[in-house]
Amino acid sequence: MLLSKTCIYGLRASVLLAMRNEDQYVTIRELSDELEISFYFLTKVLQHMTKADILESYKGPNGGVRLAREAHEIRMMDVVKAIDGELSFKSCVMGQSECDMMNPCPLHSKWVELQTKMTSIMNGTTIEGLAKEMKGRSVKTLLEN
Amino acid sequence: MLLSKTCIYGLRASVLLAMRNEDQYVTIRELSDELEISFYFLTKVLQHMTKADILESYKGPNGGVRLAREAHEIRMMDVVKAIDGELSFKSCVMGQSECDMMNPCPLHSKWVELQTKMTSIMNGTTIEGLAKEMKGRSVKTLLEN
DNA sequence: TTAATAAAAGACAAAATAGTCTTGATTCTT
DNA sequence: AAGAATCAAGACTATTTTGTCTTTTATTAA
Ligand code: SF4
Ligand code: SF4
Repeated sequence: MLLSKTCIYGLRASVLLAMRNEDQYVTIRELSDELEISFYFLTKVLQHMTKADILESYKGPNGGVRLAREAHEIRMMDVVKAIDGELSFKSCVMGQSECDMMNPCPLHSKWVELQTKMTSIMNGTTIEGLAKEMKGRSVKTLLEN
Repeated sequence: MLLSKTCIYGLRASVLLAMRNEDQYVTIRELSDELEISFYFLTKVLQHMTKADILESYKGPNGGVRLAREAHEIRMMDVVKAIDGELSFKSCVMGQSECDMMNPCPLHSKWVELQTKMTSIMNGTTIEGLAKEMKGRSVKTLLEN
């Protein structure tokens, strides 16, 4: 599995926010209901995204969360980095941490290809892009389960 | 992380066995010492591989494990399937289980590309291939850590 | 100013993964 | 036959990830 569940939840929530295309705050309860994710857990996930300036939050009545930037300015990569961390893409696809790059393992070049492909997908895909493709579908369809 | 640690340990052990290029059994203790993996844990991992007919084991003095087939007949994929299970490659790269394929999510086609690439790497790489490239290096280099 | 609303923060619980150890079953050597 | 070597199997522990709940803080509205 490439992305953690945390990460997938974050993506789905941001796509849902983008689909609404409103400036108003949406409560996390509303998001968790629609996505059928645990409210408590989603709250945690979105806190990361708020800290990473992908979302803005507001407390109190009529409060909630909303995208901090235009949906077309938020790349999938931004969400992934905000949640799984900067490192998750600098390190080996296999999850290894320290390797002697002067003497890489026999799989290195192939893994790098994979990594490159994945990176380019995530950089080339914006939340807006995902949201557009989702129009007319249930949001559950985005990385459901 | 794409592969579990279990899986990586299994790969490393089988490459080490292939590098020895002997017909004799090698004790798990020897393998775990050289790979610097917990002996107990490696034992578990290799048990899976023995059940999957990738390794043969023999008890008692001069016993141990050895490759059940020629190293060039064992694909990386065989090891991965034996340990992480058949399903780990039929399912979504994202780790999702059930999706409506008539109505896939916006990322599906791109994930499939990734999956295809990964599958072809694993099918196209044999234990012998890895072992040859490792000659003259420390086996620790294969997916070290 | 008080009560209600909603996120933030932190404590707690459950599940999945990784790792350790003990006992039992074979096989060899003497 | 006895004892040592070695894998098999299962119980047990530790860590990480995922999920739940409670308390605190900020904000609005009456
Ligand atoms: S050398 Fe191998 S283990 Fe190290 S980063 Fe490259 S692919 Fe990963
Ligand atoms: S539709 Fe999306 S979630 Fe489902 S298998 Fe394809 S990529 Fe994975």
